[in-house]
Amino acid sequence: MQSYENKIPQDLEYGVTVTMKVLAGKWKPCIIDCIANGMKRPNQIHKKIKQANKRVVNQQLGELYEYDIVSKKVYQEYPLKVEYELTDFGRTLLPIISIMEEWGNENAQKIYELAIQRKENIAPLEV
Amino acid sequence: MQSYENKIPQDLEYGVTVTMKVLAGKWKPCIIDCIANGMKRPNQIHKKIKQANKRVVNQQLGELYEYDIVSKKVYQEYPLKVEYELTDFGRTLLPIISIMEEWGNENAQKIYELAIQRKENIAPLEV
DNA sequence: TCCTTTACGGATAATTTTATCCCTATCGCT
DNA sequence: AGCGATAGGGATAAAATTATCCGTAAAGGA
Repeated sequence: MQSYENKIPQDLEYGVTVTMKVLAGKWKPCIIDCIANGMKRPNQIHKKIKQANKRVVNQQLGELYEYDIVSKKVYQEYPLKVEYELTDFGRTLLPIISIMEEWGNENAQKIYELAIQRKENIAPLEV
Repeated sequence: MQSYENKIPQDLEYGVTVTMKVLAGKWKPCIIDCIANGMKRPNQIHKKIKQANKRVVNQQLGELYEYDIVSKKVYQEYPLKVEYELTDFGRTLLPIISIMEEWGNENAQKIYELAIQRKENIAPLEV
């Protein structure tokens, strides 16, 4: 997230805040989900989340790495091969992500409609 | 979040994204937590999350309201009295928040240290 | 030699979110 | 009339995040 020095001190008083610190980022939970599902290579991840900007996905991968959520292995082959995996620590996030995934799937329609009501700019739901 | 028209269409493809849409916001999970714990009045909430800017808390309360997470009751007394409560829908978020709270509390120290290593600007943990 | 594939990141712009400041309104009390 | 307590929001600045563009590197193959 911060590739620059941030100015306002962040608060880690609340448990939720701590978790949010790790999970917040437009694609982080998706990235974790991808990796958990065996898509280890950056390429695969980019293809899966094609709405996402590569640069951003890379940044967020970097942060996940620095927060010990994913590990990174570089193979010295060519073309280059890199593999990310969840660390043990990272795996402890899985229950959270899966419950979020579940809640989101159950309520996607409702949230979508409320968002439309608010005239938000939402990409149409795929069929 | 958006009090203006947003330009980049948001994606609700993934369950997690949907959930994030509802939960993302610097203080939203905290606000929900407060309300769940009986702090119904804005005043109480502001006092509890005193690091948070009032204006922002109000904004986020407003969004939670528009997403049917909280309900709002205005009493015509003076001084004014307002009470927020979780809706049934809002209550379905509680398991998510509580698991996040738990994870965060367990790992606060570790995340804190990693953040310091990254030279992030973190408010010192209270004792 | 040029093109492809893979992975990555600098520089910068654009967008979105948060922070700051200060004003409104209402009633009861002094 | 002036003040306190309550809840809220307009206008705008600042900060943080995400998007866009394009360049690097390295080996193999046409």
